[in-house]
Amino acid sequence: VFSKENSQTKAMSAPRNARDRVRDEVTREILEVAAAHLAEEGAAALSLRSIARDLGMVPSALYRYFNGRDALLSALILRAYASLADEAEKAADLAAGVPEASDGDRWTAVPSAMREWAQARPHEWGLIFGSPVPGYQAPEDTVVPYGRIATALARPVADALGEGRLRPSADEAASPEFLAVALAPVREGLLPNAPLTTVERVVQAWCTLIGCISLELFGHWRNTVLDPGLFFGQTVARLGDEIGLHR
Amino acid sequence: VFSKENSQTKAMSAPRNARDRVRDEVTREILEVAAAHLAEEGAAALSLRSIARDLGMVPSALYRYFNGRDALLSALILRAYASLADEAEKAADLAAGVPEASDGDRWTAVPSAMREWAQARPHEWGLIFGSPVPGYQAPEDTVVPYGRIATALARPVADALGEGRLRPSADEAASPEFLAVALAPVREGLLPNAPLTTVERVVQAWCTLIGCISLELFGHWRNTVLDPGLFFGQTVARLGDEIGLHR
DNA sequence: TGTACATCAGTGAACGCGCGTTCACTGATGTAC
DNA sequence: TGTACATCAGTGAACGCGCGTTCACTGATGTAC
Repeated sequence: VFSKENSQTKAMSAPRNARDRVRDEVTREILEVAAAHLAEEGAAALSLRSIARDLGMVPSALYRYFNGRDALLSALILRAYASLADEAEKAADLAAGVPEASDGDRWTAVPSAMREWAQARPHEWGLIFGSPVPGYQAPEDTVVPYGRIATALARPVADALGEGRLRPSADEAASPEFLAVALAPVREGLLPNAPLTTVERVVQAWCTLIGCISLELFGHWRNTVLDPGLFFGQTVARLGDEIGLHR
Repeated sequence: VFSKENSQTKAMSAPRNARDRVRDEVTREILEVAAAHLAEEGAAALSLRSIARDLGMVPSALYRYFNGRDALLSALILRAYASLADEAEKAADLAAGVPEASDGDRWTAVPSAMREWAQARPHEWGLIFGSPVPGYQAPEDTVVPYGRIATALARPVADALGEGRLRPSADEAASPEFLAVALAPVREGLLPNAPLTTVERVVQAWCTLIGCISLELFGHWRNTVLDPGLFFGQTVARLGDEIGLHR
């Protein structure tokens, strides 16, 4: 089960000879075609045969690259995570590099990037945040890219906090003690030394973001929110306010 | 395409003779078995043949009741909507009937009911709020139950507002004018005469709720939020605060 | 109340489909000496 | 540099599978007179 994946990752990391180089290229082509199918038909309709057809290969040839459909789908999930994480980090970096931007402006960057990414690839968003495809629950490897996204989002908050620019919240004591335990991983991983209410609000902002993007993407704004982009912007701005970032 | 569904709804509404009564019963049985399969295997794995097998019928017999797989799945989606809406309304009614409850307490009722409903039937939650099953986008009929859920959620807010108990928010002017247009349907439908910030906050609360429940349900709290129930409660309470409900 | 006909639930066989996966194979590319 | 062998990508045929859907049918239930 794992031998192919091992050789695959090995080949991916250090292509030495022509054979290995061509293998990487074909692997990439397969993933690209698969992603295209995913984008058009969704995960359920993904089939090895149709991918092989599009590549001008015979179905069984794909088994040189992936141990069957499950492995391919897992690779696609990982690819989606990595792509979103890249986009989030890029946006965070870019925002951090603008000296005249306020903390509030910087806060906006990652959510907007996430929304745009999602709109460009709704099915990949669904792969990450939609109902899990039965049998293909997220592999352990998604922990790292998931953390990258969260880190990128929290970065403006962490920076503002570290540099003493975070507006103290009025209700420091509003979070019960035991919440600290429940949110310890986030505090330690993303916002060291932050007040508990800040941690809490950031995680809540995460919920709001994911909910907002998903609701829009999955068609729930019909007859409800007439201008999704406007509403999203307003929501993100307010979240930044509530966290205590200066406009 | 629609003849069967017509006869179905007709029979459902007014069963006259024994034949019609038995038809309703079988229809219900089919839906129940289908829902059970859905709960165990997910929407993708739903098959007419396996449902028929469980019912001791021959696959083609199902066509007396539903025009094929698509129609069955649509019925299941509607059923899920209706069930969630029922639950939400029940919770709202119950909360409204407790005289000593605060507005904040009442506000908590529907979100908690939704979360419990979702946890009992993750796949049905996914049918409503997860990635749309390709080809089975929500029928027009989902508008009504969707509205019922929203109404139930907003009810404590509308009541508090109507009875002058809503704490006025500090930032009345924080919402731009054009947001009023984008949120007009909600304001008119759920919160007539409410300040725009209230409408805005309620819709945001909706995002947060859906996001929070989905993230928990779809397995994204691993290594992040160690006590999902606690966090959910805290989040809902804070949302009520921010809307301006008294504890 | 009894008969003649219409309606309709459910049967059983059959259709064609696309799927994932296996296997022995061919021929090209790489490696060791 | 040249030969002998190992590695590996891709072929082509075949497997068995469960699926949705159709169709002509049987027999029971309901309806009209």
